[in-house]
Amino acid sequence: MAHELERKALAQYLEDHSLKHTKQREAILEVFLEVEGHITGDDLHRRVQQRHPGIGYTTVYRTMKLLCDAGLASERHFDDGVTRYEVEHEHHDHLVCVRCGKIVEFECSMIESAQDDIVERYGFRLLRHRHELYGHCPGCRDD
Amino acid sequence: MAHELERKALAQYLEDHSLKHTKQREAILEVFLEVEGHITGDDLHRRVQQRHPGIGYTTVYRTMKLLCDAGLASERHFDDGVTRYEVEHEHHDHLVCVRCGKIVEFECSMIESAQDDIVERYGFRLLRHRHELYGHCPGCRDD
DNA sequence: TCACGAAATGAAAATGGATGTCGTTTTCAG
DNA sequence: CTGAAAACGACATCCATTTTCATTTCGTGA
Repeated sequence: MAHELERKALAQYLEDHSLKHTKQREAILEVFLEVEGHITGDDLHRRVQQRHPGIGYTTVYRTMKLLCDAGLASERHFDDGVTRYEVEHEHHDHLVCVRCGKIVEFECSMIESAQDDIVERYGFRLLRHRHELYGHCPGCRDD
Repeated sequence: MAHELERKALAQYLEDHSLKHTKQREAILEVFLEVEGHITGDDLHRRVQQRHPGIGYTTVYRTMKLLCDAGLASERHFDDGVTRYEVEHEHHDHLVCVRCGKIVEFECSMIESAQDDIVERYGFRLLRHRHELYGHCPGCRDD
């Protein structure tokens, strides 16, 4: 059984918050971790169903919210308005191909520090940000 | 009657695309231009109603889509998932206060050029981007 | 100016992702 | 083992936006 670390993290989180360890949560975590990249609640539900018929989408949504709270997943909202989930890891931003839908992650410390300057200039206190570049990926550009 | 330039632009666009010049479109444009900042379809519809009862929200949504196509407005999607419209002008990004909802626009050429580097590094062709900083504004921060 | 076809309108219904409700089932501490 | 709390799943509901469609309006060209 893979993903021992994450399973432990979930178990820990559940215990710390007096929440219950159910097969559904276990199953959803497992399926979610096998997904590479970003997945919508609906797609995730479909995948979960394949292996564990009977798990409803309500539970999938609830569980994903839980995994986000537990720091194992995070929610992303791209331009189509549909919520997508990704495995939580180092901070990064996204490059999205508007043709094929491919999503590439990037990270840029120069931008991060420039952001800090901006925030300071306006007197804001930064909580989080969102930076997405939309275009055509190498395979889709036609020039 | 204000906003002559924009009215002309709309008229031009309609003519170029064999679309019709209606009172509703005129009215919605007028009300939209008077709004400072970012407005949701719903709010805009409410405002339009005050001055021009009878204009349905369907028409407001359709017209805003049209104004976007005509380059007079642009759509923005912040984290709450609701579409907001703003008057189209120089490129800029946003600083959003998650407490009071205030939205401040900013512009940063350093970030823009850093973006270009990233895009090039991954072989993408950049079409547009979205860069939002979420936090607390000077009036809302509690430290 | 008129008339006609194309386009636009608006009311209502549909959509679709996400969340709330509620009766039933499961978990787990004592 | 038992009971209360939590979670489940089916379904209903929400709500912004879109679609549908019958009716009205626009504007070209006769």
